[in-house]
Parts: sequence; structure tokens; C-alpha cells
Amino acid sequence: MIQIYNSLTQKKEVFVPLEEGKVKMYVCGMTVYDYCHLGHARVLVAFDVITRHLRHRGYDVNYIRNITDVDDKIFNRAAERGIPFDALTEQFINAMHEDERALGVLAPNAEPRATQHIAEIIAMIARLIQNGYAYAAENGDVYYEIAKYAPYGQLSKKKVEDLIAGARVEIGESKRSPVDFTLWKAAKEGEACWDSPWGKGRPGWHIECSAMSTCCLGNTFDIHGGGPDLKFPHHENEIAQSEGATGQKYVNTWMHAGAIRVNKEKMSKSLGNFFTIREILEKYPAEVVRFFLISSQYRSQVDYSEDALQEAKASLDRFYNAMLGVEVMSGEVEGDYRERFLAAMDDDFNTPEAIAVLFELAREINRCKASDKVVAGALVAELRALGDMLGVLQQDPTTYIQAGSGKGEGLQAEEIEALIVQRKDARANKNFAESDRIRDYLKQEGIELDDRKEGTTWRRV
RNA sequence: GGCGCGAUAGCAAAGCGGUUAUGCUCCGGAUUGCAAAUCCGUUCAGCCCGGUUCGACUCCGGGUCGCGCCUCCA
Repeated sequence: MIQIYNSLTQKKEVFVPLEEGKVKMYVCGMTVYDYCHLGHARVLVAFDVITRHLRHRGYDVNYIRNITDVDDKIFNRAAERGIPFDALTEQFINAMHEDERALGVLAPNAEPRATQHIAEIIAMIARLIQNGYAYAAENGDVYYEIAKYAPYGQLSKKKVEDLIAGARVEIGESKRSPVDFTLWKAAKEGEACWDSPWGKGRPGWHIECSAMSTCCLGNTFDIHGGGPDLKFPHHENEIAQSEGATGQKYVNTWMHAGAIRVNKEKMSKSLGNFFTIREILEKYPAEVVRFFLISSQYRSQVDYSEDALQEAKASLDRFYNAMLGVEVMSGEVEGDYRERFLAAMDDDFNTPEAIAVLFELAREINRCKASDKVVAGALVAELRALGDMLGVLQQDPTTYIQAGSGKGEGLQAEEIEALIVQRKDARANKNFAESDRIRDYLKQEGIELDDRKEGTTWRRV
């Protein structure tokens, strides 16, 4: 039994898919006019972990994550650079895929792009007009008329009158109400545009997700996810659009990740306090970044800091140290580690609690690795198997430890290992002065030695 | 101002109406030529005020503080 917190009902609910054994899930991807930042990574990793767990529990998950590649910000950025808008989006889509791969995020089943679904978008807008939820204005824009959709505000818990009080109208708009939002935007001179029954133009923000999700998953589907700042207006508007067009329930379970913060403030484009994924990956291994992101439950806010990443690294060090020198074996594992791990994940994907179980496993490995290789081997196999469900702990321990936080620069592995042999001889002869000289020399070169029961290992600092 | 979320030990972060979260750090011990890693033990909690209860960190009410959304943002 899997329980999921539903933003719509604000409760944890037992998850029951529409179709037994299948999960239809749509997650809002990014608008591609810049590199992914850590906030994008949070959503990417959170829904990656969610997908992995649902699949592990036997669900056939159809995971759709869109790319919004038509938007004002894209056009503006492309104009600044003097390049076609699709050259810009292509560049950032490629960059996004690189970042995802680095973070161990599995590809979604499909990655629809707004520009490839213009026909469906136009069809949905036409249907909304036909159903009386939308109107074409004099200026060539088409608007959604919120007053016609009574449940508006159900997701964000906002009252339409409050929204009207705070709303403002841009010059040149001809809305019936200030809260009405744009479905189709008349083309400006020189901008990329598409033909439509309302003249040349392009989709407004929001409609592309309604069209693509409905197109890929049907009128009603199980899970819709995204970042915390999409709840309003984006997701609220999606509900209004899709339910207005189809007359059916849009989504059963809404899931929203928590915000990443920097110094207690949300990391966001508008505040300019964001760190891109690639920027962070220059300083920390990707697995550390991923571990940092899953160290807190996906709905909670987390503060990004160097300390937090250091802590994530310390945790991974502990796991890989435990696995080091143990030969993986298949065998029965004593204890209820897996059971408790899965129970934690079943409970709204509680990764911190699941990770706590992994730490217990690591301690047990450390306890018995010297005395019982068979038991230790089975425990390591279990640790890796459970780690895989979170997308971590899949590296070879020696590789992980040798890499340290260094960049692989400096002395070559062969040179280091030759010195370790020399030092071993010195130690055998109780020549500790020579032994320490080698240790100090290597330390100076950024290499630390650890004398373990199984022999001496090294790592870059 | 409206709506929503949160407040746990030095730090991070969970569960739970009564019994050790977990990781890092501190302290003591074991192990170690040194160091690292590791093991054992220990200290340190639950914003404030009420209520419910035999018993509350956990439930309820009120407050305080913090954060998010209300404008583009994952």
C-alpha cells in the first residue's frame, strides 16, 4: 500500500491508480532558455525516485515530462543573442539531458515538446471556446474566462475575488476580467508564430501542458507533479483548461516538491540566487548532489549550502567505506532492512527514513566484514540493491574512494601504488621514518593513505 | 492583507499517544607504529500557553516566529 500526499486534498491518501497495475504520471519539465538550476534538479531527482519506487512495486509507470520550448522568455533570450529561438532551445535541451544523466536521472517514457503539439493546443482552445470557457478578443488573443469555471482555485485554495483585487492588466490586453489568462497570443512583428483560427500567434503559458498531458495520458490520469511555484497559477490553470475542455476530472493526485533555499530564501530566477547544476558539479561529484537532494523528504524545503553538500559527501563516504573490501555475495540477509526500507518509501516516498535503514545496514556490514565474509557479502549486495532504488551507491567502492573530492589530477595510480609497496617494505622493517616520509610526500601531492586490515588504500583529497 | 506549510538535540533530518530514529559533531573506551576507517559506550531534543488523556514531542485550541504562493520562476 502506497500513500501519497495529495496537494489537492492536502492529505496523505492511499494511492489507487485508475487502471490496476498502471500509473499515468505527468511532470512539468522546464522552459528551456537557460541551464538547469538546483531547483530543477530537486524535481528531476524527486520524480526519478518516485518512478523507481513505483516500478519496483510492480507498477507499469508511464512517465511523461514535457519541455516547454515556446515562451516569451525564450523569444527574448534568442533575440538578445540574435539566434533563432529553436537554436536556443536545442542548446538548453541538450544541456538539460547532460545534467540529468550526470545526476542519474532515468529518462521519462516520453518528452513531448510544445512546438510539436501546436495542433492539439489549437484543438483544445477551440474546444474551450465551443464549451463557453474561452473567448477570442479583438486583439487576436484568446483568453480563458475564469468566471465560467466555478471550481477555479481548488488547488491553490484561492478565492477568485481575492485574485481580482490584486490583479493587474497589461496594456494592450482586452480581457473581460483581469484574472482571465491567455490561451493564444497574437503574434508580434518578427516573432515565430503558427497559423490558427484566430490568426497567427502562439500558445500562452499553461495550455501546452494541458494539451500534452491529455494527449499523452488521456483526459484523466493518476499523478501530476512539478515544482512548488507551479501550483499557482500554472497547475490551477491547467485544471481549468483540461476540465473545461474534456468535462472530466483532470488529475487524481497532485504532487509538489519543496523549494530549495539559499540563506532562507527560495532559490529562484527572479531573485538571481540560483546555482546551476553544472556549476555545482564542478565542485562536487554528481552522486553527492543527488544524495543531498534525497536526504530530505521531497515535500520539505531544503537549504542549499556547502556544509550541506559536505554532509552528503560524508554520508556517501561512510557507505562506500563499509562496502570497501567486501566481495558481493548472494545470500540470505538476516533482519528486516528491506521491509523497513520499502515501508518508508511506501509512506509518501520518505527517503530520509529509508536512508536511515541503509545506515543501519552499513553499520552491520562494518561489524561483520572482518569476521564473516559471507554474511558481509550478502549485506553489501542488499545495500547496493536498496541504494539502486534511490539511484545511489552503484559505484565501485575503490573507484569512489580513490576519486575523493579531487579531480583525478596529479600523481598517476601506478606511481601511488609503487610508493605504497615501498612503504609496505619499510613498515615491515619497522623503518617508520621512511614510512612516514612516503605518507607525507603523498599527502603533499594530495593523496592520503589509509592502512586497513585488507591492506593500504589511497584516496585523493 | 488573503491562502498554505513548518517549528525536534551543537548541525542536518525522520517516525511515533507510553519502549534507541538515523548521519555528522562533542566526550569516554577499544583497535592502530602514526594517521584514517571501524566498533562499543555516553552527553545533548521537541517554540510558548492552555486543553484532551492514566500518560503528549506526537492529538485539539490559541499565540509567537520562520518560509512559500498571491507577478515570470522547478
